[in-house]
Amino acid sequence: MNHEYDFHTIETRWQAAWRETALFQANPDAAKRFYCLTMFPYPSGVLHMGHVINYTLGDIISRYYLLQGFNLLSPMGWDSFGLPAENAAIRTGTHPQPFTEKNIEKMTAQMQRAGWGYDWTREVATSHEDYYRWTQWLFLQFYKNGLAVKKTAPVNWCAPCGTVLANEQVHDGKCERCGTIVEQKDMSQWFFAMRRYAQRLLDGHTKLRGQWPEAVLAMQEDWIGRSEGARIDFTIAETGETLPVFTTRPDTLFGVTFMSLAAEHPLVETLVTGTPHEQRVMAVVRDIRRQGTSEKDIAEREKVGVWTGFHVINPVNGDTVPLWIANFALMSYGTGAVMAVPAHDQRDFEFARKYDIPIKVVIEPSDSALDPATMTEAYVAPGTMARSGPFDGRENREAMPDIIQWLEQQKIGEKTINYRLRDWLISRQRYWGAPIPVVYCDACGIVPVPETDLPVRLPRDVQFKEGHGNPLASSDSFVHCTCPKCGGSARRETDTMDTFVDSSWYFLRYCDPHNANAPFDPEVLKHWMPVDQYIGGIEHATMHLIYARFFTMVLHDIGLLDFEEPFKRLFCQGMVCKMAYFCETHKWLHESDVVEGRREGDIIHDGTCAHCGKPVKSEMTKISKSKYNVVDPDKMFDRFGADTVRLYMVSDAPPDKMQVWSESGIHGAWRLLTRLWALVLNQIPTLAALDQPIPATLDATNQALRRKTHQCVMRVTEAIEGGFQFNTAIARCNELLAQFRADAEQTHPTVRREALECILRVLSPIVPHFAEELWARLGHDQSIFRCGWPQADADVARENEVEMPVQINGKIRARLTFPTDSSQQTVQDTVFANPEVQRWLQDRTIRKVIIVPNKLVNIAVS
RNA sequence: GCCGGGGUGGCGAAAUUGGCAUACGCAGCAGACUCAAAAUCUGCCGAGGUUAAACUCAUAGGGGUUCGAGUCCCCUCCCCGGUACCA
Repeated sequence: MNHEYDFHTIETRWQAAWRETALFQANPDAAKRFYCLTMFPYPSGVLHMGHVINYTLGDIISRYYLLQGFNLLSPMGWDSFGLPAENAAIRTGTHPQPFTEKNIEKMTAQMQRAGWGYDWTREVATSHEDYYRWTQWLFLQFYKNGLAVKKTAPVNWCAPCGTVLANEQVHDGKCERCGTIVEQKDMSQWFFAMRRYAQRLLDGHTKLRGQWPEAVLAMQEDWIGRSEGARIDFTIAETGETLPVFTTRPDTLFGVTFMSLAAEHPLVETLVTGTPHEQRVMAVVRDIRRQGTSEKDIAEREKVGVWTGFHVINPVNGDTVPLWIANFALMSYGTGAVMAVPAHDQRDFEFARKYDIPIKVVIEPSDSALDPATMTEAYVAPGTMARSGPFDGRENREAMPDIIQWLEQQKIGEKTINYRLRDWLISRQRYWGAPIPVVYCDACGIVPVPETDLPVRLPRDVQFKEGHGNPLASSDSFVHCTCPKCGGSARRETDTMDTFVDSSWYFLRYCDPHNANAPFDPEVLKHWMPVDQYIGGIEHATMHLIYARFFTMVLHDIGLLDFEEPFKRLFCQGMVCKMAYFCETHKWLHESDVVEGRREGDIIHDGTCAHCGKPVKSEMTKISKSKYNVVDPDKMFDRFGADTVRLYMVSDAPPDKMQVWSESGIHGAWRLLTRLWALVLNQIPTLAALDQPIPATLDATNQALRRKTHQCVMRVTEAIEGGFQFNTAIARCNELLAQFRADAEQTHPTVRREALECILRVLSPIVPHFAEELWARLGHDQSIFRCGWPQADADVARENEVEMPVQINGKIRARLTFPTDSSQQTVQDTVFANPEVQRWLQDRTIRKVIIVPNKLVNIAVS
């Protein structure tokens, strides 16, 4: 038998064995189930380190619950619609379909190689007809229930991507995919009415709190952006039209001195057209609408506006104040009109100062009076209401509910809750996505495709060419169709759905992947859903994770699901980082282009650029091609094997933190495996036979090793159950190994076997091939994953002696050993009899003696 | 600015949630084996102090609660992530 740690042979052998014995095939009949889900990838064709950490964590959890006797569902699939395949098609003139299939094949092989166990019989790909027909079917259910609506709205347009984007896909005013600044365009597009679910999405957090990372919940809360306030109806003085505003500060209503309107507000054009103000106003409006929306633009932008020539009447006091257009008023929030109270709002204050608009103080601080002429900033703190009619003298925050009630009585406003969350824009002007299943008929208008006609297939007779827009629009066979309602000629919708629609229900399809009559059987879902553990990147906090929750709620409401939250527990892994080097002239440098530096481990200090000799800056940052600090998982599998890579991924730091990739780090993981390998093989001839029981009486050394073994099992179990603390689990194994090395020769062959087997069993989820191989060599003929998780015996694990430090005034002055659970009296007597302790107590008065059982003694003296 | 998470040796990090700070690993140092190197094994490894010990100091900084604080409370500083004309 080979004594080398030949990971290539070992890993291939066990991967084949798991496949043949269908280790990861889910069994829908068993009672105790565990659904472990990792975020399915876009099939780019290559695994990156982000996948490796994500799927390794998923696999460790999967195998752990498998060992704990759960009936496991661990599926994998492909988020296979999307831009990269289409862009590649444009570049090479080929169809995205074969390109995608080839990538799926490549990545499947890489995944097998990593040893991740999946039930491949449940594999799904969102670009397959038997998947996207159900994406389309679900769209129709949304449509039927009034939740898929077509409307004209200002949308985010990304020119290089040639498509519109959802609000969630615009980060800092830029396209999430390509980084280009997006433009605002008015277009008629399909939306899912997510805004209606804003409160539900927020309420659901109660169930998730403690089970999801706080950061994700906080990001979603910010994104949903609930704010409480009032709608108040102003009137346009010249026309009598009603102009509602939303405000969170109805207590400042008596301080309104002007009104700000968004440049996109529909009233703007209707009011000013044909008036002497038209040209002047529209010039400013056009100007404002051209302004960017990135963080930098906004920060540097000055407050600008223009008077419309009109006025509004404040309903509470009849004041007539000017109606302005201001660049800080947003059409997409509230009503697009803002009542301006310069005395108590910083933006309004700056605007009023700039355009010389009066300032009226209605909230007075308790210590001093405010003078509008000398104020340098808005007063936003609490205070006493003034010049506010019936509310004079009231504390503003305390009066708020009464003010709103009063507005309601006067019928000029009402309590309102406003949300920042917008409806989800799902139309994409791209080919490689699920076609939106509707047709446009001149006679009947928008007509949904009948469910029996699904799928609406992507046509193959299309050309992929740069700058030709959506290839679907140029496919005659696709566009021309007959109206399902009247049979007349009609036009098919050529927009496809955002790929986030595909990924909003894939976890449901996994439960019933071959269903040809429905997206899934609700009865089957009752067994598997909701997902017990979801693992993925935090970058999806306000995208995928909010969409999937929304989808699940809608499907619940239309009677397809009996739960509202899809993911019980969520874990977000940290980024995998590595040092990257930057030269001012030559930008990001490959490590080999950094010269003359001082090398410390993997890090080069004070290096210079090989091209120009300038000093190089270093930065610990996410692994990426553009920064030349990539690590190729395949190369690592070649050099060290999958088990070493897996072990390294979790051995150094808690996995929700940033993971630093370093050569010396992976070397450490490699060392643990090779040393353990050699140790076990050397021990095999000295171990007891498999069925030999541990003797009833053992000497102290044997008891100590058994104690350590059982403590190891207990603490590893706690570390995993306590939340992905694999780094401490591995530390416990190292401790047991150290003791084993020290005492092995004096221990009983059965005790020795128990110790080594326990280490292999608790490590097996992390290094599965390695553990299987040694398990087999230890004489077992059944897979280690079919033998269950080791059970720790609390009696064996129990320490029979404890060393207790004795503190005098909190400082340790002695250490005494006691039998575990000694009585307080015994401890106290022994401590006071101790000469070392007595020395410290001489000439002092004892004020208090604290004895914490099995922990420590503290004597307070004066 | 606001929200969330952090700050512990040269480095990655532990600390049973108020009870022995620095487990485990990496790097380093010394020794063993070797002709030599690698690998492996053994030991040391927070700072000051001392021949050695005693002892003192130390969990970003300052204050507080407590017999006892890395952990709880208040203030300040710094780092990371998210977000932002949101009325």
